[in-house]
Amino acid sequence: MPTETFMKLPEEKKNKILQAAKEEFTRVPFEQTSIKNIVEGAEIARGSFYQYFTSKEDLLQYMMKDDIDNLDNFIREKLQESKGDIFEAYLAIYDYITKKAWKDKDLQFYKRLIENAKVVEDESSILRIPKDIKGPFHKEEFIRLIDTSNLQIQNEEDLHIVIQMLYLITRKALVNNFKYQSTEKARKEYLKMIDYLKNGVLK
Amino acid sequence: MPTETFMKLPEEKKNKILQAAKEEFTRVPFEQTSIKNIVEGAEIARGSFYQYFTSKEDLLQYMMKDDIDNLDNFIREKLQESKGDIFEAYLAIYDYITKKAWKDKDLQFYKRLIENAKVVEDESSILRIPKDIKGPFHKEEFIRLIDTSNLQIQNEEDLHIVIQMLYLITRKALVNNFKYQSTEKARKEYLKMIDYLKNGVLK
DNA sequence: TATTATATGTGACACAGTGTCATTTGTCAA
DNA sequence: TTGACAAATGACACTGTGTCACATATAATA
Repeated sequence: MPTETFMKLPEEKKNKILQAAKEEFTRVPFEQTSIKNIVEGAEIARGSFYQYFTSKEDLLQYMMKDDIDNLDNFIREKLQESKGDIFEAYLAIYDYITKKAWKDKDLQFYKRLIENAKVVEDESSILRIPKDIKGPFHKEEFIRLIDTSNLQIQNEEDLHIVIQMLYLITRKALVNNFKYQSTEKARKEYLKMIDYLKNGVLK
Repeated sequence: MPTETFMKLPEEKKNKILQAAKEEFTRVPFEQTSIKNIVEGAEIARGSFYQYFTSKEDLLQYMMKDDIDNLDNFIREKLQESKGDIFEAYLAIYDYITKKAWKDKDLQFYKRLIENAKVVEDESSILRIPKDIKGPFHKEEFIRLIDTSNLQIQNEEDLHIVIQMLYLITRKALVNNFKYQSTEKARKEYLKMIDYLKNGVLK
């Protein structure tokens, strides 16, 4: 999280920094971004950056915060609407993200965000995704909202495995969505993947 | 691939370079490794490195080549043995890799390799995994060996989706295998994931 | 053997980026 | 108007990069 100092900055200056950061995070994958480019773009002194943020990671996480919060609320709603249907909720999330990325004209930026959310979350990961946003549904709060009555799930352990699988295919589908020209193709494939997971590949 | 010059080097010198490289690639995730450390470890001049390899990526890919080739042969065998059962073959691959990593006492090194094999393979990926090793089974040769008669697969497209899903969960299971203390836990989870994919999560 | 190509090895060099810190500049209350 | 605290700054010491002119082998030729 940014420092108090950053928060107290005039809106205009904050925006200039955030804008420069967005440009840099859009330009190349996270590992290749540089603080140098951000401070030059924002026209602030190098030292100032460190007065506001502890690192690139810190800044990016802050920039993602609103989206994460909105997504959390969205998930909560959807799970209630669908009476705990996890597949339906995941599809809604997928649509929510793709639609939002499109609307905001920040396609490339969102593409990078999805890429940055590494599958390998461990201590060595460059971009340390905070626990509560590593994947939707890994939150205790949401897990309790899921209806498992018509699923082949015996215990909490099983549920986590299913969530993990859903997370993997959703992330993959999102990556493909940004990769393919056609939005339709990625969505069609995603639906197929969900179908396989629900009903199985075997005849 | 390395240059002719590197290939002609005395075995001893080559090994020293490869050994130093292995240490560096074991130490930290790929993005954080440095050529500096490798040349210092191998006691060669900085310029020499560039006489042998074009980049870190080049070197790492060369180091992986044997393993990839062995794996290819192993897959071919397994697919024939199992008469085209893709699930059985994938499980065999999983066991092959985990066993090999354990035997070679290169656990940490293999852990890094699996991490490096990004799910996001595109032009912006730092470690450009060559097409033929991006995931087992994506090769045409293998796809033809798969028996789809008792699978709910209508066309080539569907098969690719199933392969993609199997690849995702296998990679995840491998990551977990290196992450958890217990090898058993990761394998158990993997079996469960395969089971869900085969028979579905719905009751 | 001496001479000349050719291949290989080398480290200094110019760059790009990092995080820090002593110093300067700005702000506001007494 | 002074003093005290907050904020901004950029030079500094590092670490790392890829290149290139030059040094040193190795082999081929006269």
